[in-house]
Amino acid sequence: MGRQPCCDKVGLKKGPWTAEEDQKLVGFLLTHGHYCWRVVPKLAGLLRCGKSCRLRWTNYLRPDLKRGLLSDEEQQLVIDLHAQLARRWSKIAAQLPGRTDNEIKNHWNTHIKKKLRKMGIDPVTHRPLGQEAPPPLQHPPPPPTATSWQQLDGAERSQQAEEEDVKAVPLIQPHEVTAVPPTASSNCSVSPASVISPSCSSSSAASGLEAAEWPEPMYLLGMDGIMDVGSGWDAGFVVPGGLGVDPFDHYYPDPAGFDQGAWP
DNA sequence: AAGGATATCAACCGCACGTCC
DNA sequence: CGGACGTGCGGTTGATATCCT
Repeated sequence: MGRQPCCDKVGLKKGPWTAEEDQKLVGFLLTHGHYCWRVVPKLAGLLRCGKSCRLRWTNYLRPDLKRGLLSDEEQQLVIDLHAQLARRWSKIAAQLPGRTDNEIKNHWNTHIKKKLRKMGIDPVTHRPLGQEAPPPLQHPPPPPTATSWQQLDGAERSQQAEEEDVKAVPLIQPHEVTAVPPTASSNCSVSPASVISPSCSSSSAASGLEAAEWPEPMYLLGMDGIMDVGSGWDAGFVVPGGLGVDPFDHYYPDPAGFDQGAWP
């Protein structure tokens, strides 16, 4: 019935994003934020659907993303959380600042799953392979075998001390997992004041943005034309509209530099 | 060195959910 | 209350990179 597609698919580009597209999207979002993803590509001059833009931003362009492989600690946390939450990747990602659900999902499917199997652990049930699986998440699953990950190829687990650290971390209970940092807004997309706040991501992961860095593409894209990074993040964030903001704590669209009439 | 197999991950798809009117 | 709409989520695909023979 008639659910309108998220976008008019005719004439829209698909597939890998080009540097130019990234630049357009980042430039637009940094200047204006996203009030409504549907109109972002139009206003940004992109032949993409809003969904595609959102995904690109969330999974790749967001300033607070960490890049690179998950650390041992992160992997252990993913395993623990997966034991509790199953494939609720967004919830899992919410516990790993700077990581996206997509990234974690991919990492799980390509790395962790394999390693657990190798160890004789069922990646779905977190029990030894061959054992009957309990009904999925009807009851809280048994505490994940914190040791299991460390037993995994010993070479990969760096230090015993590290292992102890991991064990020392209390497991997050499901009711705790749902707790979202106060800055996060599950429906932030309609709130201009929360535009682009990293907490406004699907992962809500980056409420603590202490180690935030621009992802590689930012550097590669020559963002000079979009922003003046100046003396660094501490100096604030300057966008063409003359708006100085802390990119990770506060970002507000610049009404002055924006064609208000363009919004619906 | 070349070709095939496998691994990785960015991106897409479609459904679910929440909100608004 | 129900439908329309926007967004989030999880599963899947496909292009590219890397490894192996």
